[in-house]
Amino acid sequence: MTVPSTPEQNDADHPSPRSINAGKSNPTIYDIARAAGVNPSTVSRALSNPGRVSATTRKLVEDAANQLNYHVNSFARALHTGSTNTIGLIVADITNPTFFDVIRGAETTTSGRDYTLVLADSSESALTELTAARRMMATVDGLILASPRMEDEDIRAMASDKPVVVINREVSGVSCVIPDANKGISQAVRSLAANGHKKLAFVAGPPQSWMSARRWHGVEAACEWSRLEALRLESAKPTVDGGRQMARAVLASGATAVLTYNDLLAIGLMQELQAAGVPVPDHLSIVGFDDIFGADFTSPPLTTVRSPLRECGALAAERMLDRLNGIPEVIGTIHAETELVLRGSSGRLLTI
Amino acid sequence: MTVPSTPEQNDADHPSPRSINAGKSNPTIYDIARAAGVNPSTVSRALSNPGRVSATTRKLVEDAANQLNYHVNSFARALHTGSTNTIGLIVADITNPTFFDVIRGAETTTSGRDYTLVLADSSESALTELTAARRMMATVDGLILASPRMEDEDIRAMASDKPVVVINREVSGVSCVIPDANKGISQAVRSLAANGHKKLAFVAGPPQSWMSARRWHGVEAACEWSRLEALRLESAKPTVDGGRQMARAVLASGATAVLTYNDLLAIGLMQELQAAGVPVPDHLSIVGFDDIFGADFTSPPLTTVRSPLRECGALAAERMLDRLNGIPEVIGTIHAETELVLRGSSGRLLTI
DNA sequence: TTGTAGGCGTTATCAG
DNA sequence: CTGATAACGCCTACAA
Repeated sequence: MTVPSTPEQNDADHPSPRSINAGKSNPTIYDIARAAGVNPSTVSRALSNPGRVSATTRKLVEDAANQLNYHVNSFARALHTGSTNTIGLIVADITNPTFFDVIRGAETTTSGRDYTLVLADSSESALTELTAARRMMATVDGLILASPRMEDEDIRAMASDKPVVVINREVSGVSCVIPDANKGISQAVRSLAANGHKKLAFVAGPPQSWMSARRWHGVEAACEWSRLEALRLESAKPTVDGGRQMARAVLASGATAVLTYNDLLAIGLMQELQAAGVPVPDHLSIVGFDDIFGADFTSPPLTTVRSPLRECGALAAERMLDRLNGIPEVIGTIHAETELVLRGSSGRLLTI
Repeated sequence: MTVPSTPEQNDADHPSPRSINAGKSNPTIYDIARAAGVNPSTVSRALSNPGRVSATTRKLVEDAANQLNYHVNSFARALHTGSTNTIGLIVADITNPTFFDVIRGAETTTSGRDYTLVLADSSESALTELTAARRMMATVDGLILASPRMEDEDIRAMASDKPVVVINREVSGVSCVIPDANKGISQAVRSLAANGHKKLAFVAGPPQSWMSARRWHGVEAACEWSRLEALRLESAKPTVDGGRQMARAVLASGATAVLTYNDLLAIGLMQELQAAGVPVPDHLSIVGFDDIFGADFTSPPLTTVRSPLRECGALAAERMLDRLNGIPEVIGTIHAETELVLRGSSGRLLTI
């Protein structure tokens, strides 16, 4: 009862009137002030603004703080300063492996700079997204939107309130980070052309997808350049299952090479084709997009255009943090480069 | 300089004195009070405690709030109430696909109950984890630890402060949610025995892993029951690469069936074996563990013991939220069942 | 049912 | 360099 042996013990010694900090509540700067024999405001300064206080009293305060196991109450701080060292990340679909890497990238750089990451998922719904975004805006210093589904207007509205960075979509007037599909697509198409292919099918993603449209344009351009015939096939869903369902259409199209909107489609397509006895890549070359986790688990492993998702997450977070730390905002789009990852699912066409 | 054309411009127009809410700061209950012609405290009640206020004034207040686009300042609220509607999730390695599902599960149930999820990663380091945990404890209502690396003591210490739920590990005195390997393992071993296998190799995970030890015990027990010989092989790393490196040892062991600590090992092992010309499952059956994303991308698709990671995340979050909402804590372990997912990588042994 | 007043823990301003 | 003191926005006895 007398000698405190562990720091966990509450030092309910002198049951002085008023703010008996004995309870379970955390120590405050007042407690430290009393312990160190200085004024609370001095404690605040010593702790958050060292340099504006004498070395001796600072030491005094710091010791007292450690001894009492003090931690700032960030709410109280936030109440006054308005900033929380927290940034929000909303992804369109937490179920989609594409976003895992984005999350990783963002988490790594935020935590590396001592910020906290708050995560939410919009389930591909503009409304859910808007709700989540609004809720977050209240508690967060800035917001990163990965493949947002809401209107440009809404995004700009949020951006006028707090820093916003958008990944995977271009919204004018807002900082954006997007993978630039062109380089990777050119490489893919050139590789295919070099292997004797003449006709390429692009399996598109969701009609509303900004990215899908963009990738198709890239394919068209690259094919024209390489003198390949390009045709576009519409998929029902950008999933493995959706890919399976495309097998017939792909076969019917007469194309000898396929580039898909994403890896999931490519994997499903390959599975179905192989089940039907079509050798890959001997009779049909398949190239995916993104290089998601598991893209190399297939046999043959999937050739794909790597989208630097992780880097995008990291870049977005960096832009965000830079801006929060006073570096003036750079409005506009950063392009992260894509590149072809040549694996086994594409190659020379064998004459049948 | 005169006409703002983009929303990014700061509207520092009339530097009017005092709380003219025209600035950029958010409306407060005072603003609403003024607009509705009532007292701020009434606004507070109307908004957070409807029922203790007349229906008419409540309507009045709500309308004013909507019109001003009011949102509570959760810091101010937290400062007073101590709770933030936020829960923290720390995963051992955000790079490991195993945790994706945990994150999903947790995110889904938290956001479904209007809580916010804060995410951090410990990079498999006890120290990093402790730091992250401490930082979070300050701002969060409760903490979920997925495969924590810190000492039991530390975990219990945090648990004595705020609600803590642990996933994938058992810590006495703390709520835990872990997949119960036994059922799935029994199913796997029985299936293997039924297919004529006599000798099973278990490829273990990291030596310190609580889970790896547990799984090995399950394997031993099940093999004894099914009269299979069980032997244990140590892997260097629980990754695809680590799996590749195990191919020789597996072959040398004389086992005809392999159960691995996780899917990554199984996939690597299978790749290497196939590259060496060993037919799977005809000469060797391979069974993984977890059923991570991509486990069915391989050919043959991987037979595996499914670990309900997503469910674990969800369960942990539910326990957490229940407890935060007054339902008394249930200390102890919840076991989520595992089950065998029979796919193509295991089967009858073909006589050579 | 509604208004008044004080406090939650920090930071920031202003004197000393 | 340090001490008082007023916000920050909300909640909650207590009083009307």
